[in-house]
Amino acid sequence: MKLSTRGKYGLYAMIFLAQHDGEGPQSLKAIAQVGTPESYLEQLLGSLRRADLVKTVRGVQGGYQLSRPPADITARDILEAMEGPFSLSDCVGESETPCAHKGDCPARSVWEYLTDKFNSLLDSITLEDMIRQNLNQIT
Amino acid sequence: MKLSTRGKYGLYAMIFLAQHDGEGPQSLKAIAQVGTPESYLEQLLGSLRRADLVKTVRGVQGGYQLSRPPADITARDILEAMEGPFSLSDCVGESETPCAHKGDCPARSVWEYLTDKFNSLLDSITLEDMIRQNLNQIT
DNA sequence: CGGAAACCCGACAAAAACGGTCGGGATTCG
DNA sequence: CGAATCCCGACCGTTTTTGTCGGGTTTCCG
Repeated sequence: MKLSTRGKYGLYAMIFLAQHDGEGPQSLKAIAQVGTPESYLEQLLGSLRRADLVKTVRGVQGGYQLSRPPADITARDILEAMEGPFSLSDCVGESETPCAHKGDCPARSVWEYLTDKFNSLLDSITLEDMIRQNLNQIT
Repeated sequence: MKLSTRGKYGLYAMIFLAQHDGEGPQSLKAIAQVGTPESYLEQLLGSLRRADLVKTVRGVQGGYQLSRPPADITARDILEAMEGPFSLSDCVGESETPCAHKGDCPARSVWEYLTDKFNSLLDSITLEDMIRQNLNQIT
């Protein structure tokens, strides 16, 4: 029960961009220094762009940069962009395909409860928190 | 970002067993009524048994039952038994295979923080809570 | 203008994980 | 003994993951 490398690499990339926020566009090559296959990373940055988390400058001296301040980007923004919406069971959330048991499904409320709590948790962490390393201060 | 059917089916099965706790062993066939392929469920119950969450009685009239009271079994017990330990990145937890960046990895503390919080969340829900449907009361 | 530095995009592919099925074995009860 | 039941490992098709690759587009700069 873990997330895929997409989430991991995506977060690395975003942290890198946050650390270099305001320094102009960062090239794919530069971002890949944090240890991601370059041609794979390119795809992932595409997802981040489509999720409107980064914007790009094409051409020479081009690259990627955050589309908003780090304080306005949450862990959930990033992870959902990379891995799709977080929901524990297909019984619940987006494309809700309910199970055999109808209303009387005790598991359902468990999924709802957990999904909800976990999303709040992810919402409560911003990119700025991450680069400031002050996660402990969050309650 | 969701868990697999193992987690889902496993939870169904455990809830079923909790609902019939004290009524003697429940056969595979009975448990499968909640909508799980029987031969698949058999495997899953094997995992639950090895995690010491259920015990079995073999032979005629045999079946599965909880090995402890529902109040002593948490969502984490069940989900970890079914899906392995929850950890967001392989940088962190059990078989820690650290990434390229050494100590200076800002992502690392994010994984640690999230993993920790989520585990606590899972720990806070017991099987008894689930069948009593009183998740809302948990704070 | 021409070329180099970049991003963009879709096709492809190997490998792993998922979701099951199956067959045969072991146990226990009556 | 034989039927009900759990136990276990092998197998297998599909989907997802994790990339790679080739070619296209945009932009800067001399």
